[in-house]
Amino acid sequence: MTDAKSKIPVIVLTGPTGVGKTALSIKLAKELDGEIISADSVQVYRGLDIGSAKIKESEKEGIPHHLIDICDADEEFNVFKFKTLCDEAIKDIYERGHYPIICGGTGFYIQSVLRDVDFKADDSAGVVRKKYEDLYEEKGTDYLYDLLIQKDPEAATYIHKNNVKRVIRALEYFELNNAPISQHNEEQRDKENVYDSLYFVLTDERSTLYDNINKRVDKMVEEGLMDEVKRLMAMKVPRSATSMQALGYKEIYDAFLENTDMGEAIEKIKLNTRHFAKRQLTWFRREKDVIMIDKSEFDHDEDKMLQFILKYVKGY
RNA sequence: GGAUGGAUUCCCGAGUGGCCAAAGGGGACAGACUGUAAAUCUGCUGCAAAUUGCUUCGGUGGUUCGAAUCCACCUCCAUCCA
Repeated sequence: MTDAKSKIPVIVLTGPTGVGKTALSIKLAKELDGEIISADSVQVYRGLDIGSAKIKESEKEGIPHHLIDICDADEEFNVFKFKTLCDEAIKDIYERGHYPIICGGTGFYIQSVLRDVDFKADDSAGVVRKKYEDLYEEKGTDYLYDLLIQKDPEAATYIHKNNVKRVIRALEYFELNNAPISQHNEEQRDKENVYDSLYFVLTDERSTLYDNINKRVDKMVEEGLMDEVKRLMAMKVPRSATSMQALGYKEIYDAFLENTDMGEAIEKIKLNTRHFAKRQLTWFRREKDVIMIDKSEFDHDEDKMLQFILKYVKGY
């Protein structure tokens, strides 16, 4: 048992898209003299503002925000980069005497920090991955999966053969590190939390959540989502860029590209976003030691939720 | 008023006498996830129980050993003619 006092305290405030994490995070930061680190895989990109529901300068109310607008739309960002930058940010905030608050909906990113996942060798050039991607194009699913069975049979038992991206990653890992990813994952799994963290998940009734999502998408359209995508396209951000896989962007991008009905594209954004929220919920339900905050049980009163959170924080 | 086409499980949509609780898709729901994660992938979807039983394909009534599939009438919808 490690002494909790020796670890840096961190608060995580997350939940599915559109629950209202941002508003609550500001209140919390004010209360604790904290600073916010965004754990959002899309808000890291400059120029993706409306579609990512990025917090506006006026909404920050003076609270410093980190890891927002840190790369260009045609750059690649990933967990490994996030984990590195987030650790730095936490340390920096803490040393300056403030409370680090991680707020955002990318569960995978949060996990990488809390469990201190070691992502091993760097492959910035991406040549190995490219090689397997080409191989997939050429030979197909079965061929790639057979390759995995040969190199890392253990991984093949839990990676579905249709999940090409994960099959490729496992193959890539094997080639880069000369060891099976299954073994690496096992080693990482039970690592101890390096931070003294409190993990809060904001939720609401499913129907309310879905309702909010639909409304929010309509609002994004009103605020100029189409123009934002047009601007990105004019800047020659390729459709294949990681940033363009984001909800709201890919659908509009395609509609422009293929000249299809914009109304349909908007409906598709709503649907895909609802699906996404559902997946987030699945993820958070599975995470260990999370404290659920169901808004419907707090009369949707933010101050009540804030008090609830502060009760846990007092222990420090 | 007449002619024709149609009505299928939450939705769309196949099925034209037994192999049909009924293809396929969508949605809903559930799940996986350790360098693309707002990504990628999987499962499940009439009801109840041990390989079984029960209720279902607009309604009613028939034909048949047996019907979502055939016949009659009825209701509603679509298109066309008046």
